[in-house]
Amino acid sequence: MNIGAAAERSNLPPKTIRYYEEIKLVKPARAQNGYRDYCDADIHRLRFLQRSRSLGFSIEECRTLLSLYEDENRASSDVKALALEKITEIDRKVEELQGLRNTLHALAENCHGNDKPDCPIINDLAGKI
Amino acid sequence: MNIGAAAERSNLPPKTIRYYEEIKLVKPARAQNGYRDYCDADIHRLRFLQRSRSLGFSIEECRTLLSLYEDENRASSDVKALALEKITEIDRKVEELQGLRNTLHALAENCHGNDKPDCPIINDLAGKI
DNA sequence: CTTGACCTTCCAGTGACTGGAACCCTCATG
DNA sequence: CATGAGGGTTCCAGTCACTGGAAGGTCAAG
Repeated sequence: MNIGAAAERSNLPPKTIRYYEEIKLVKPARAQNGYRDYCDADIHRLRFLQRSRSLGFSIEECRTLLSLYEDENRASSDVKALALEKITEIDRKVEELQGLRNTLHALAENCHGNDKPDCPIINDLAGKI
Repeated sequence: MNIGAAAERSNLPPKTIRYYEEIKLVKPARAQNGYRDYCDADIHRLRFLQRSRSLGFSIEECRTLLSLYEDENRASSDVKALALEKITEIDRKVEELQGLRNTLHALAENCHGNDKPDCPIINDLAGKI
């Protein structure tokens, strides 16, 4: 299967698939004309990568997950630990974003939003409190 | 004032300050020995940048905010619009992260987390439903 | 005069792609 | 048989916002 078909089946752009090969996440065979030739297992790996990336795992985490995916002797606790770690990380990000949001919201609330230059948002950014 | 002092006063690392000069966000004078020489207005700009960056504005947004900051004829509505846009953007990010979080949480809930290989998280990533 | 802290420039790397140029392969059509 | 479309290939550069490090210049203190 050529890269175009693999892209369609994995829901990843060809460029990304080549990149994943460059960083050794997939190792497709080559046809005689030099084209990459993806087998079913390759497609499974690509789909796995697409899903885990879209769930917010970094490339290195995906590499770990992929090795667990292909390890018949894996312990599900290892996978669960990664997932829980990621959840904690997401929670931290959400909290930080909500802090920013609240600050911005409070500033915007106090801003008249008219054609005059006086602006509490600018004042805050400038450190004038 | 040398870059070290400017860094201390603006709460930005010297490397970052040099980078901000490279992308033309600040234009400090130069002393005879070639050292950068920051005046009070430069420090204000740097502090402004530090604060707006830490509130989640991109460099280009900071550039806009900075030009508003220094525009005596600005309309506060322009600043408010930027802030509200950023709030919407943050809300979108938070929602997306919470979606991921919930998905991961649901998967982790169903995972025994023991030494057996059977794992709903891996199954989901592999597309086995 | 030397030491050490500070400053300078320039180059390279980060993460995860993405765009583009220049070129090759294959197949259908005129 | 030439040609054009629509694949594929490699390699280089760019993104964003820094950050690290090397090689060297400057300055104040001891």
